[in-house]
Amino acid sequence: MSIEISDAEYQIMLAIWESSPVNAKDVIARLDSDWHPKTVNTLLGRLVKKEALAYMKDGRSYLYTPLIEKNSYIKSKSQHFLQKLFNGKLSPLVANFVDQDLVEKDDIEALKKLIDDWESSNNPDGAKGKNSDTNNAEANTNASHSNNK
Amino acid sequence: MSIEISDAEYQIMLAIWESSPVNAKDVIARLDSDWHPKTVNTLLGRLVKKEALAYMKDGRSYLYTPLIEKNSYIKSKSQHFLQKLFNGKLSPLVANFVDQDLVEKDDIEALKKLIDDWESSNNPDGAKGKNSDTNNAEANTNASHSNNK
DNA sequence: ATAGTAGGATTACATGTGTAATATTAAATA
DNA sequence: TATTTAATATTACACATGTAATCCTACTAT
Repeated sequence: MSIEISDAEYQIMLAIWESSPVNAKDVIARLDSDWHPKTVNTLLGRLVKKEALAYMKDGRSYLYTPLIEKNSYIKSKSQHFLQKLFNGKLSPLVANFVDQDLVEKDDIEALKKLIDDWESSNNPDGAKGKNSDTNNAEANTNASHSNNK
Repeated sequence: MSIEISDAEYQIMLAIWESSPVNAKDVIARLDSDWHPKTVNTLLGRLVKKEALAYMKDGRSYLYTPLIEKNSYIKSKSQHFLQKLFNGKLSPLVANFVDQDLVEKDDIEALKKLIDDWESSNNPDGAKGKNSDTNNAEANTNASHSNNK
């Protein structure tokens, strides 16, 4: 259904999402220069053909504009990924990361906030459950953790 | 550098991870039958060539055994995915799912528990318990028929 | 005006992937 | 034993992908 964007193409899209419209030269400049210009050119062409990018003439070159939003793309990808590897369930994925020590203090804080938000919107009647205090309890502890990867 | 397993191949791996060693016939049986046997055959061959599977003769046919663990594979995939789409940060991904209403009550409960666990092991001040490891990812496990012998 | 050049268009080419069909062979059966 | 057949091995084939090289043409500098 949705447009399929390969890994290499995705890098190009990222450069274009940064700001657009943008011409090939600038896209190349944004890409940390391990990209051969000809390769970028090919990829731009493919993205246009796939209708992931629109392009319009600008003097001797073209200006490219994304036809798909970064957010929608990421959302759809995330969903597919979670479906494929975790049967659509979020918590096993998170468990996985915790297990690998890939979670940092600020992730935890952000997660708490997300949980809180979720509970407020899915449980508007006030019954907030045990999370309400957890939220404040750890308010701002300075991180002193050591995460090595 | 890890072995690359395609989407179709992954489905085969799932069937084999269910229990092994297993012969082609049983793998086919486990796959919800939209798979042509010949296709499965090809994929098994490719997986053997990639050294994702070992095989040993068993009478007229072969028995296949995974050479890579489901958990390791999932972990490595998850990491790549998160790196590519979310710069390695977990919370934006979760935010994404919350945003899409793809999070359910039990996810929230699981998340809370994970947070607790993380805090116990990374922030011993608040000493709750102190188990170091979280549980593993338990993903796609949808058994259908089982022909065991 | 001519030649060099910046840029896009076209072509290339070796894998990888999905999806099988065909060929071969060893085992089961008549 | 001769034949059918279940299983594997080999071959096929179009499209995707990474990675460019070459071709063509309008523009620029002499």
